[in-house]
Amino acid sequence: MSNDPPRLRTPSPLPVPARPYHHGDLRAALLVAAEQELAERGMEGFSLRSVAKRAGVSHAAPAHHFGDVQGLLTALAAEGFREFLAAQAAREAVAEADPASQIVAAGLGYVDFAIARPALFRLLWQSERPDFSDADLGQAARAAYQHLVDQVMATGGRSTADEAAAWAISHGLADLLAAGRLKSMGSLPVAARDAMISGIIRRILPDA
Amino acid sequence: MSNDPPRLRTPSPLPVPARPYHHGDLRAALLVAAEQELAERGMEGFSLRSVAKRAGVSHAAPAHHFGDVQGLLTALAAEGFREFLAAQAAREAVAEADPASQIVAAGLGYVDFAIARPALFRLLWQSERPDFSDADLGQAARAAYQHLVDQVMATGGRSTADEAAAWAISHGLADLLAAGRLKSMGSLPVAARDAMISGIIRRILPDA
DNA sequence: CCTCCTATCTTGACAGTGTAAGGATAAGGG
DNA sequence: CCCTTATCCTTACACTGTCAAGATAGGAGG
Repeated sequence: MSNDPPRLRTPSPLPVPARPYHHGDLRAALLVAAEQELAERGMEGFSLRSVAKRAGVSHAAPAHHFGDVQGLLTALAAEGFREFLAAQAAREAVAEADPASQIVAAGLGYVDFAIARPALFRLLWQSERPDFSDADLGQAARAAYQHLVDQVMATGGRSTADEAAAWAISHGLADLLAAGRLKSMGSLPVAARDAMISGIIRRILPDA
Repeated sequence: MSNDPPRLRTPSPLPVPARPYHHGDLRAALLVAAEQELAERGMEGFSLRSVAKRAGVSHAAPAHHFGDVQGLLTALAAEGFREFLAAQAAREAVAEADPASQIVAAGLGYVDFAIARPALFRLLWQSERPDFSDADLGQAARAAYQHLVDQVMATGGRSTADEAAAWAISHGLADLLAAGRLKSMGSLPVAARDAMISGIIRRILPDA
């Protein structure tokens, strides 16, 4: 039982241990594992020990890189906000250059992100677990907000209402779609859904 | 140590035990305690044992009434949806009778509820813990949705887009305000805030 | 009044969780 | 070559949800 059956010698000169003591890039691996965990078990079933197991390390290994579970989720949220902005930028890059089209594109990106990664979306907007007073997370979140404000300004919006309206319509659509509500709209082909979202967002823009 | 120091006899003929073995209306008390727990510690810090302690019973007492923690949260969500609808009805009762005013009133009630009871609002819309296949909860949730559809119909809306737009704008405003985002708007006096919300919702209604 | 049945609540146990403390292991610089 | 540092593991503890078994009341029927 203690010796393996004889096998052809593997090319590797040393019997490389299954898991080297040092992971190499555990921090990044834990962030990936954490988002998987979040996607599969949801925010409420999230377990730090399970994340560690996913990454192939002991349950206490994350502590050194993130402190506690809040630290891990804070780092994940910061990264999430950056990718959230990237999703908007991707839509803006292929849209018309006029301010209205740009803000519609941002809204489409907003929704794209929520549908593609609903668990991460919820971590950003509906969770109380990340530490939003953290410097890195705060900066990432502020950048996302500032992007919205800039766009509303560019469309000619001046009031608090214009800003709130643009934000709320994108956010409401994204949240409802991410949660699987709005079934009649969520089951549409992507092109039709995009067109519908664009039309709705345009209703809300400040009158030209 | 085993006998108390002599005290004046209390007026009560029998030394009434601090906690009678049977609570009397534990089910209702647990629902109240659960919402308090939710409001104070958030969905992520929610603890069934803590709820039981709040109600003054042992940690396993809730099991008989709700089965497990999911059962408790399911019942709380069902009750929440009914009060959510009641918040909308309260606004509708004091609004003009025309369909547009009614749908605006419903939106104001939507936001009222989210601001007054943000933890409960999140349980309804962003949690995965309640069992939405439960009969009672499903009926309550469907009633809330049906109310919206009826209102959109009454305003002349026919398309999926009209329905989605009306829902999303109320939901987006409510969610952002409940989460404490939209600070510039959340810090407004109530009357001004209501006026702003009304104006935003009216932008989205199907053109008359 | 007495008995029994049922609903209600408690106690005790177990596996799983997050976190802290201390030890093991590698990597690199002196 | 040694020693420092970063990284990861093991162990332990308090807390959580759930289950099983027992204790307690209330009420229905004799």
